[in-house]
Order: sequence, then C-alpha cells, then structure tokens
Amino acid sequence: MELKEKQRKILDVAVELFKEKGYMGSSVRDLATKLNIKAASLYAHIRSKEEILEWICFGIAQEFFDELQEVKSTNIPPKEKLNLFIDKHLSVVLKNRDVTHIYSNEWKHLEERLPEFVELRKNYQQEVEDLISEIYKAENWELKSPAFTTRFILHTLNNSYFWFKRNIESGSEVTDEIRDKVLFGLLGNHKQ
Amino acid sequence: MELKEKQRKILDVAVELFKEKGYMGSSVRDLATKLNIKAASLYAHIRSKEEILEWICFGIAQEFFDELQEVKSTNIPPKEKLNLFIDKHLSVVLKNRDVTHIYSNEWKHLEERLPEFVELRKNYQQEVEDLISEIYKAENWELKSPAFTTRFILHTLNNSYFWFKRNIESGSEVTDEIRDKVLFGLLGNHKQ
DNA sequence: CCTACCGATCGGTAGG
DNA sequence: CCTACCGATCGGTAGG
Repeated sequence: MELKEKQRKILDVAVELFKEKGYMGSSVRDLATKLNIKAASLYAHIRSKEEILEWICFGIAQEFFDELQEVKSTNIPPKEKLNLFIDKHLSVVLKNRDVTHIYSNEWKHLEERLPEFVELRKNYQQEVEDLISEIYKAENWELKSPAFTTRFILHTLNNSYFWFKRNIESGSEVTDEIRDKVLFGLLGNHKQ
Repeated sequence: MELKEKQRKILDVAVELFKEKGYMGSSVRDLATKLNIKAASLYAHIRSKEEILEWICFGIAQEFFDELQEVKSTNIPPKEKLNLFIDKHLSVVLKNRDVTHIYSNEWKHLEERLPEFVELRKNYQQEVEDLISEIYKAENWELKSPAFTTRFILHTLNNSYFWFKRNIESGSEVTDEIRDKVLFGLLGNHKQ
C-alpha cells in the first residue's frame, strides 16, 4: 500500500471529513470540494470511495501490528512488557486520533475487503490476548476471562482520546493518566 | 414524547437497523421493508427519518437523567453512592445496548434538535461530575481532573457491552466484572 | 396502508 | 485536471 503524494493528501483530507460527518455521511463531492477539485477528478487518484476507507483501516491496523511485534520481541520482565504495550499502543492512538476513530467506528462500511479486515482484527486481538495471558501467567495473577480483558484493554486505549477536550496536550502526562486509569481504575491509586 | 404502539414498533425495528448499518447507512426503504410496508406508509407515523433518531437519543438521555436523580436523592455513604451510580447506569446501558450505541455514536446526525441534545448531554455530564466530585471530597481522595474522570467513567460504562461476545449473560456477574475493572483497573485486584 | 411520483443527490464513467 | 452525463437511490409528498 504505497500512496503517492496526491493520494496522501486525499487521505488526510478524507480522514478529517469522515471523522466529522462519518463515512456514510460524507460524499465524494464533499471530499472533492475540500480539495478544491471536482468530484470526477478524484477518480484519477482513487478506484472508489471505499478504497480511501481501506487505506485508513488497513493502514492503522498495520501500525498496531508492527508495534505489537516490537513489544513481543523485546526482552524485559512481564510487568514492564504490559506497560510497554500500553505506552506504545497509546502512542500510536494519540498520534492518529481521527484515523483510530474511523478504524474503530467505520470499518463495518468496508465491503469488498470486509472479511479480510475482520480476519485481520481477529488475529490481532488473539495476539494481544496471547501477550496478556503470558504476562498474567508469569506474574501469577488470576486472569478470569482473557478475551474479555483483552477487549477491555484495547477498547479503553483506542478510545482514550475521547476523554480529552479539544485542545489536547500530547505529552506523556496524558499517557501516564490513561495508563493509571487502565491499570488501577478509579480507586487503584488509593489502594481502595 | 409519548409513542403510539405502531411508533414503538417502528422505533424498535429502527434501532436494530441503525445499529447494524448506522443511521446514514440505513434508508427509510430499508426500514419500511423490515416492517413489511412501503416507505411512503412510514410517514403516516413519523414526521421524518430524523424524528426516529430523536426518539432514540432523547429517550435514553431521559433514562440516564432519571437514574442519576434517583442516585442523588438516596441517602447513603459516598462510596456506596459511587457504586450505586455505576450499578444503575450499567443496568440502563445493558438493558438498552443498541440504543446506547446509537446514542453514543449517531447523535451527530441529529440536525434540528442537535443543539438541544448537545446542551442536554453537557448538563448531564456536569451533574455526574458534581456527584463524583462530592464523593471524592467526602472520601478525601485526590481528584486531579474531575472532567477527565467523569468522561472516563461515562465512556467506559456506556461502551461496556463492547467487551462481550454476541451471547451475553445479563446477570450481575457481568456488572460485577465491569465495576471491578472501572474501579480497580487491571491490576487493582492484586493491589499492585 | 397503497401507487405514483418529486427534485436532489449519490458514486462513478466517458472522453478529452 | 475538466465538462457532461449515467442509472440508482435518497427522503419525502400528493392523493386516495
């Protein structure tokens, strides 16, 4: 998936548009207007509207995969591994807020490559679940429902940008606060 | 907002449809087909497609408000109040999964009553924030960012149905697991 | 509840 | 990159 310069520009503008109006609420005419061209001219650069959604969903999915491989191949104690995964995942999410939002909420409008996407995401969740299980096992923690816990972690991280207002500090302060909430919840800090 | 029997039926079928295809991805013809009538016949019961979305968004918003008032007017210790709020809110969410999903993700497609909805939700969040602040203060807990914490709680509760598979047990086991995660996070149980 | 129909807009193609 | 245009579908109305 190598994008040419113009395609990247289209992608960037589309991300903004899809975030604001949703994929189904955005027309190719809306997109073209934002790019100061006519709708028909878009088709010199894209096969279809859906292709842009594919760029978004599969692109960020790849980033999540790469980041996971890095974490898995690092040789550190299990508990630090959980921290590293959260930090790295959060970093990708916070650098790609709008893309992550579309990945999370608009994937169902993929058609041609929908089965492929669902399979990809299933594999990713399984790999994260393996990592989590491994960590819990090494730490001798009880893991009631690995799948449940995995979904909780991923969903919480993927939607963390939601808790901020418009003007967001991208600093590590934010990451710390989120990691704290995920790991220790509301009362964890106070040791109940 | 008193709905007639037929309107309730339309609402129920629309909730299913909007959940599956999204509001913008659902046509009034899709909806009519599911109801075994013609699209034009719908308009004997509804003013517009948007009105159905209004029923969904404002209806569940009202339930959230009612539940919050109940919690506020109950005379119990602060910590139990937090628990009660989580339980009650979760109970409304789990009884109205699809409606909550639409409320959370499709509200932006309201047009006529969009400003009213945004205002309503802002007020609700403020009231929850007041409750949280009061509880933290009474318990002498540190509350770094009340708004942040409030959004974390609401978002986590509103999306809790996400962590389950298709076949969901509606028992209190689920509620317990979620409250545990929200209050204590991943590691809270282990007291780190 | 239906048939018949409206103007507007949709994603996309042809041809330059 | 444009103009010109396509068939399909959109939300909705008229009139019964």
